[in-house]
Amino acid sequence: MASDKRETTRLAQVEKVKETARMLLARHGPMGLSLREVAREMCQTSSALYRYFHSRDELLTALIVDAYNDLGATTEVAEAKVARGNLNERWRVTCHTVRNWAISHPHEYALIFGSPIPGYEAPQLTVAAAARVTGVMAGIIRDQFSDVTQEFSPDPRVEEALLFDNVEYLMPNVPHDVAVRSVFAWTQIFGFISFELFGHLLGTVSQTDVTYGLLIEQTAQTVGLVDQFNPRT
Amino acid sequence: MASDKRETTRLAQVEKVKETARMLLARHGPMGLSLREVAREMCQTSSALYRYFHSRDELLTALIVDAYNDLGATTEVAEAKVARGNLNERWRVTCHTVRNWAISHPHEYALIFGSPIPGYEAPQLTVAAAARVTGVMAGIIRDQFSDVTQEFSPDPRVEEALLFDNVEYLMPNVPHDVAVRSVFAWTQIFGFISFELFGHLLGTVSQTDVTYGLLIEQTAQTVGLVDQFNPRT
DNA sequence: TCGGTTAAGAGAGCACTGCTCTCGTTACGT
DNA sequence: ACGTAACGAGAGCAGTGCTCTCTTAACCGA
Repeated sequence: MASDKRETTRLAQVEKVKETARMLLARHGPMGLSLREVAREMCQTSSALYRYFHSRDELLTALIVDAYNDLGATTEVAEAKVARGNLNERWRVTCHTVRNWAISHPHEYALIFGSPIPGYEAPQLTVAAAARVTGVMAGIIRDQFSDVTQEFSPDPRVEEALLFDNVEYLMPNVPHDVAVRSVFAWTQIFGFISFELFGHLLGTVSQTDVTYGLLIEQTAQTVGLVDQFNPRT
Repeated sequence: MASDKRETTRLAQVEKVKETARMLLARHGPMGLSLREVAREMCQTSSALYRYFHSRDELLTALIVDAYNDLGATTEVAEAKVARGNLNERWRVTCHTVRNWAISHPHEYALIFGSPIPGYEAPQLTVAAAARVTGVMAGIIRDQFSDVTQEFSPDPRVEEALLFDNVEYLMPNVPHDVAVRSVFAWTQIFGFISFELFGHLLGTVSQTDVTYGLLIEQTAQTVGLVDQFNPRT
């Protein structure tokens, strides 16, 4: 069962479809992505593509998952190159990698972090892929508090704000107020990148590179990474 | 020239088209907005609509401008009701109004702050309308420093980050580091709202109301509004 | 090596879209 | 009261997503 050769050629074809789709995505944007044009580009009939994707939305969803994974993998390898102890540099590299990826893949970024385009479904599939970037960021913050076994005095409003299960899994030992501020830093970084890519910064910030550098510093403080080299070890 | 009756009936018709389009926008999203369906809903032919909008994108652009203005006007009136001296409350009300508008107009919010959907043009038309919310926020920060005539010692990187002309116009007397941090707060607020509306917060933050309240407090600090009542007056 | 199964692709076709064009008709302004 | 000009209908073109049928080719087990 699960014959070998047929499966591999099929996967290759699926990949080929996605690749041409990605190319046309960069050319016309998510709105203009046409299954017929993809087929035309591959010198095939549109109906042939339906052997691999049940609908246009399913193809788009696949592209979304791929984009999440690409961003996640890129960030993971970039962050892994930094010495574990240098938390500040790990944070800096992570944030810069995310933005650089966004700038070099604007349409795929828009596909992920823009308005949810298909009928607002398929969250389950994308969740695992989407969690990878978040995981890298959370890892840095987690390491900052790995050796701390303090019990922090809880602020009731902070406790109310979080979904506990996930926080305990993603950020054990991290004080909950830091965890909440991490969410803030998270939305801040992607908010800035989105504003930049979507043109909302146009009349306001010109040197976005410099500004983003300052933003990273602030988020590092927000998140608890105070000094250049981890002062807690 | 510019005959009266014809102009008014025309404007009324334009408004009617936009209204039905807004209705269908809420039903099917920006992607699914069909000119023919709008016409069908109005018991007219699709070709008739081309008397009022040269293309589907032009209709979408009009909806974008309207959305900007609606959000701007809503925020303006809400903020205007707060006593001028209570800067913290003005900030709080403004931020809450923006989020409430976003939640009650999700599709229009996505139209504005999601990925730029039409061929990524028409920025000029939308700029004025888009500046209204920004203006309210900037006004609060401006008032915080209105009576201060200090000259602040400039950080060279901060100076490099800003587009000076606009800052001097939007935030005179405001220290430039505060201005930069205001941009951060700005992107943070809309980043959070976007993440919430677009579903990126789903596995992480459950009580978004509470979390957003904490976020507002932090942005107020970020922006220089330290105490409950303006301590500088 | 051969036959059977099954996946791949072509092609026609349906309902829909944005948009253009032509052609009556109506209603407004002079 | 009349001529002009805006309006709307209808047909039509090229394109879309998607379904269906039918043919071809390739693989797999014997």
